[in-house]
Amino acid sequence: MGTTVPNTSGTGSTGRRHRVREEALAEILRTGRRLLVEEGPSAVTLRAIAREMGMTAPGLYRYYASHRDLVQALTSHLYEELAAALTEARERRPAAEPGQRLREVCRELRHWARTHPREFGLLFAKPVTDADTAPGAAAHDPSWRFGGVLLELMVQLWHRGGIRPPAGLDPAWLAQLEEVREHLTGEPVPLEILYVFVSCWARLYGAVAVEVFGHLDFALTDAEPLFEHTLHGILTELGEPTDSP
Amino acid sequence: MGTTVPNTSGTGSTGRRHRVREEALAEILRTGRRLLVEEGPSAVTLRAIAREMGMTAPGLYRYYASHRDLVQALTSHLYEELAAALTEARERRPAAEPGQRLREVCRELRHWARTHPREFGLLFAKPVTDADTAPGAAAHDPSWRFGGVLLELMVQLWHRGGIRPPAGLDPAWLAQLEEVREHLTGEPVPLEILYVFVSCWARLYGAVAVEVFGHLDFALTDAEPLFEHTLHGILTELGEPTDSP
DNA sequence: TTGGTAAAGTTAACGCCTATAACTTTAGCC
DNA sequence: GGCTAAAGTTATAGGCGTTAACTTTACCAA
Repeated sequence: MGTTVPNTSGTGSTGRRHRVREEALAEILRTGRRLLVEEGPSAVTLRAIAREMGMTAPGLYRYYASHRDLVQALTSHLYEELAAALTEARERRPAAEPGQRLREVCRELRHWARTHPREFGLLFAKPVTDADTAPGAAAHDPSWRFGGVLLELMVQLWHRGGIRPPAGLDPAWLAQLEEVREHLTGEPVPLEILYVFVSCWARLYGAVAVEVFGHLDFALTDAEPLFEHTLHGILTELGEPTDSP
Repeated sequence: MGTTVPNTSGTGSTGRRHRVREEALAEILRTGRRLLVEEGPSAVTLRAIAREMGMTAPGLYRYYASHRDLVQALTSHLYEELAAALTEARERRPAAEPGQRLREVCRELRHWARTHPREFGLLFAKPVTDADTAPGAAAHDPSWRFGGVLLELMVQLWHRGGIRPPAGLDPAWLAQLEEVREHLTGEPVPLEILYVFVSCWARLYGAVAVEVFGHLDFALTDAEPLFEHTLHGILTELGEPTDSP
């Protein structure tokens, strides 16, 4: 390989070099996001980003190998931000019981989606993911930092014994879940919990996506009642007592 | 205006002219769809369609005013196709009770989505719909030909008295629903039915979208158990007795 | 039958985009 | 202070939507 390896550690001037590069990377993502938010996903182009940064498009290839890679980096960043928001919501009332905390986390998901519709669209409206999400290649995936927040709380609910998963689960499904069990959390989650987790996630996703993607614009100007109704259903499915929908 | 108005009716040679034009319009959509299915949404370009048809891109402007219009026409066409598939599923067993027919329709929705993932993505993964879906501008919209199929069956279920909508509905939501009530079906649907309709649609959408968009690839290779579980939950919410999930 | 006319389709061009190649400048390191 | 690699440049190729100006085609009416 090359004779000189970049001095990534240390405080020398290479450290500065490294820092400048990191700052450039951050500015690219910052600019890309601003374009996404202000003008939509189709405005996130290499040329536009470079233009905003006062440079030319080919220069960006020093930082990302392709436009696709850049958008993917932006996507990962947004997943982490969402995960942080959910975590923050979970920690809002640390003493509360898991059901209450889960409720807060779900509400935060909706809130984040509503206040960041373009970002939510980028993350969750992916038309047929063309590749590379093979079963088992989970948790490392940044897209599961946020899913873990939900799962953890469900595990806690399970510890309290509240969850009564339905009997007679499909054996084929259980076999599939087993395969990814330990990828998601440290401790051995019972398969039934993963079952309700996936089910509840689909339900939560449906309620939020349907609202944010505008599928209900024909009927509703405020989808909060729908969401609370859904949330009530989810918590009921988790064996959690809730107030009226 | 012009002195000669195209002879749209009649069997004269203008009728032939008209027929040729219709055929061209159909071929454009056919070609666009083939590109969508085989190479994804980004491949549906004016130039590619024209190329496949043995002509040049500007010629297409004789048929559609813009690329956006063309894609929108394709979208409408797909909505109608989906509506036809759901209707066909509904009529599969005309004598069955509404609950069974609704189940068939839901399964057909999933089946269509799985066998036409690119089309489903085009219809339902729309990132923030940039405009023009104002509340009340419903039923004429082709996107509600298929929703009507679901709603009609729910109305029938209501006639049988099976649906027990939750009490204490949010008044704000009821007021919103009232506004679109008669747009959707001929008869006066009680608002509570619209309530459960929207709720069930969100749930159904979540289950199907989560599967087709690949959000479950990390965990599942076969999402059918999840779907049947969801379907069970939906029918239960509609007060319909079902077999085990 | 023949001319007028409007539709259908063409080429040429503009400005946007991703991406590559070849070049210049800059800045760290020995 | 010179070597070297990174950062950023211009130039270029090819694809895209879209418009303008042109040619061809086919209908219809005098």
